[in-house]
Amino acid sequence: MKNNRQTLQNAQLKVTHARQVILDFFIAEKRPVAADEIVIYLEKKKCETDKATVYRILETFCEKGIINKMEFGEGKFRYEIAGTEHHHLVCEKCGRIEDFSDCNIEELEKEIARKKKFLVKRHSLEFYGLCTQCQR
Amino acid sequence: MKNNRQTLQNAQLKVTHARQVILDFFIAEKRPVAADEIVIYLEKKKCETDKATVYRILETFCEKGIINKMEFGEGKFRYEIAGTEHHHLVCEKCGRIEDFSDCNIEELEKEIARKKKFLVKRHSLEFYGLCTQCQR
DNA sequence: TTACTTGCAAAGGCTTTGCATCGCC
DNA sequence: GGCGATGCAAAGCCTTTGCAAGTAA
Repeated sequence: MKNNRQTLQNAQLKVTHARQVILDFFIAEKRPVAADEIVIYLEKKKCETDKATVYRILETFCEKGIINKMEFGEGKFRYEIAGTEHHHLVCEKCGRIEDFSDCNIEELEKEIARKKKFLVKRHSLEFYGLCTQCQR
Repeated sequence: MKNNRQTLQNAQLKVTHARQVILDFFIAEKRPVAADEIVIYLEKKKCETDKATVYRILETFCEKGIINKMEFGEGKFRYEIAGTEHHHLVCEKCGRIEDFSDCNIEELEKEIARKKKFLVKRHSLEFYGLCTQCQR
């Protein structure tokens, strides 16, 4: 929690209860969470917060690079703590999302810069299929 | 247009005016289009169609594998004619979407199967950055 | 104090659904 | 004729916005 305070201060953000609890949640979960999950978590933690505020905090955290915004074809966004860049394996049956590192597509990015003169800033790579459980 | 009729019939779909015009549009555009673009196009073509119908046609086309559904962080879906699998370069400034083939990540998929025992069925790979125009 | 943050209510954008009617095969 | 497709209206989600009140620094 002390650590969270520091993180927020470093980002030049005022330390509020909601922000601290949400940051806690992201650090604990280490997975892409949706806005409604956060609202529910806040309720559990007796830190009820309006969803408008949650969305505003999410936006702020994104701007400060504390979290990343992403989507998995669900028609809504998910957010994950930044820092450990990786990709995701999305199970099409149960919705479980696993992490996967080492994508190693720098080569591809160079090729794109060369062939298309497109300046790549970031990429998004998701694999869809069946997780171990759901293959049975 | 004759060709479209055949495509629809092969998919066991009734040949309606809206379906033909929408299929035309996908074939002509060869790019990911959003639902509202389709509604506007249909108006232009004097084939005004309710958006509910457009969404239902899009869903049907997806189920039949005629088009693919995808997203680019816009908070809405886009759809593209199936067949020529490729990835996209999304300009963060002007929103332009270019194609890019040859992603060559079969190796990565094998690695995922081995390491994670996850059965990869498809993947989604998008690059975000600046297109040639917007780099100036 | 003062600028930033929040709550509440409302609206906005995209997408889906129910139901009666229409039209392709 | 029958089943599937469409139009219309409404609702459902997710997300954003305006404004007044609250609060961290």
